[in-house]
Amino acid sequence: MSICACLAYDELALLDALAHPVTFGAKETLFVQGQPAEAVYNITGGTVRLYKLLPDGRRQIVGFALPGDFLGLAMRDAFGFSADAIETVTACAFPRSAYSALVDAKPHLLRRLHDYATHELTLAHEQMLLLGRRNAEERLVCFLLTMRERWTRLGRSSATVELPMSRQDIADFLGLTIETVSRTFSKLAKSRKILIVPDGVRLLDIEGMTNLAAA
Amino acid sequence: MSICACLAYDELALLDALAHPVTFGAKETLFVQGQPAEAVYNITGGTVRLYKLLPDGRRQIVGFALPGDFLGLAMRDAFGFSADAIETVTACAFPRSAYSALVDAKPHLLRRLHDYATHELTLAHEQMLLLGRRNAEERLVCFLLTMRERWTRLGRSSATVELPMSRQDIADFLGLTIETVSRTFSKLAKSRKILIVPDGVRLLDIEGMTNLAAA
DNA sequence: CGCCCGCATTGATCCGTATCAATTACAAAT
DNA sequence: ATTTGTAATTGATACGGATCAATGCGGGCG
Repeated sequence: MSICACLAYDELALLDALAHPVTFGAKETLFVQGQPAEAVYNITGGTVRLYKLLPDGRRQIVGFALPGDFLGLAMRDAFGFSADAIETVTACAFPRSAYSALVDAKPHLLRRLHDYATHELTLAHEQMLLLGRRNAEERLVCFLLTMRERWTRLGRSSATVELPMSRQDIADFLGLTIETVSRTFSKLAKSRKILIVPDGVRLLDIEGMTNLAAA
Repeated sequence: MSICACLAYDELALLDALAHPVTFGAKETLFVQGQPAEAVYNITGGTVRLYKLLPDGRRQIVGFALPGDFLGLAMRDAFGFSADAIETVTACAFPRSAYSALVDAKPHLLRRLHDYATHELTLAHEQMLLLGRRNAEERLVCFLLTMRERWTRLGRSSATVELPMSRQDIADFLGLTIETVSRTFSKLAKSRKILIVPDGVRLLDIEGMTNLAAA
């Protein structure tokens, strides 16, 4: 799904000319919901959490952005969610005006972005099913399998799934509390489906977990 | 958000040439999840429910499509969800190949479609927040206010909100059971926030409901 | 080395929604 | 008019996950 993969060399050069590299330290904010969207980001390193807040403090994480992911496509004027770095994050920032002009000038880049947005929408539908109809164990298993696939696609180890985000982040992504997430991790570990390791888990019974996720 | 609003007359004519009108009776299926996506639809009348199923029968409705809405954008090859008509539905169907060619030929139509997809993604994020973090009453109130706004935007009466879908459909959209939805309707009626009428509700305390939805 | 301090785990109890079970309300069919 | 079928409402109870509370664990720092 990489946007850049479809671009010719001269177009890549154009993109490079527009982009400027940025770095955010752990817990630093990339942007907050409602703020005018002045840039689009392509993550090149680290993990970002994307979330919406209710006035009373309830939080829903709508996604985690990993290297290769785009941020800031899904808004016209203002950001629809907040984003902050979980670990140190590097990214390419494109000023919105330049980005917009480039997109208008390069239809097949737009086509690529549209396909990307469409893919995101499909993932969002899957997450609605998870949040509306799955129980705690199914939610966590789906999450772990999805993260495994994403890291694999990025060429990282697949034996152990890295989890740079906190338990609280996972809870807010899955619509659960931190205690329920912790208990469910323990339950999966006790039934030998996973092994909890520092900063991640090792999946011991992928078939069993896949069945759980499907059913 | 109508796609067609941005098209010049000659382009509208092009679209017309590609489209053929179709009708679906109540409860008829437009397409099912996994089936190869051979067409794109623009709804012109009636209401469609879009949903995903788990193997054990649990259902999550990911959206209701009203007149003006597009279906079939969010997939490359196969439909990512199923769709069926709630009441009699009329639509324009575009063969996928012709649609694809037109999009490639008309960049600003593509731009429009991309904006539409992006808007859908924003709605999906809002729905994640609802499913992950809101209680039953908040969910129903949000739903009613959203439906009110959508009908209003379509130029229909705003005093009474039409609800063509069943209680079960509403439950499966909000991640609740039919009993909880029914009880919550009764609760809102008892507290004089709504008046339940045949095939819809009248909103009596929009301010109070808006506060509930915000908090 | 030992003391925090934030995060994670585990336990006990509570509560909101699910589940199970009638009952009611219509509308269509006979 | 009576039957039948489907959707909605209402009530009683159960249960999964939330909440409240305590303990454990590891890392940084004095």
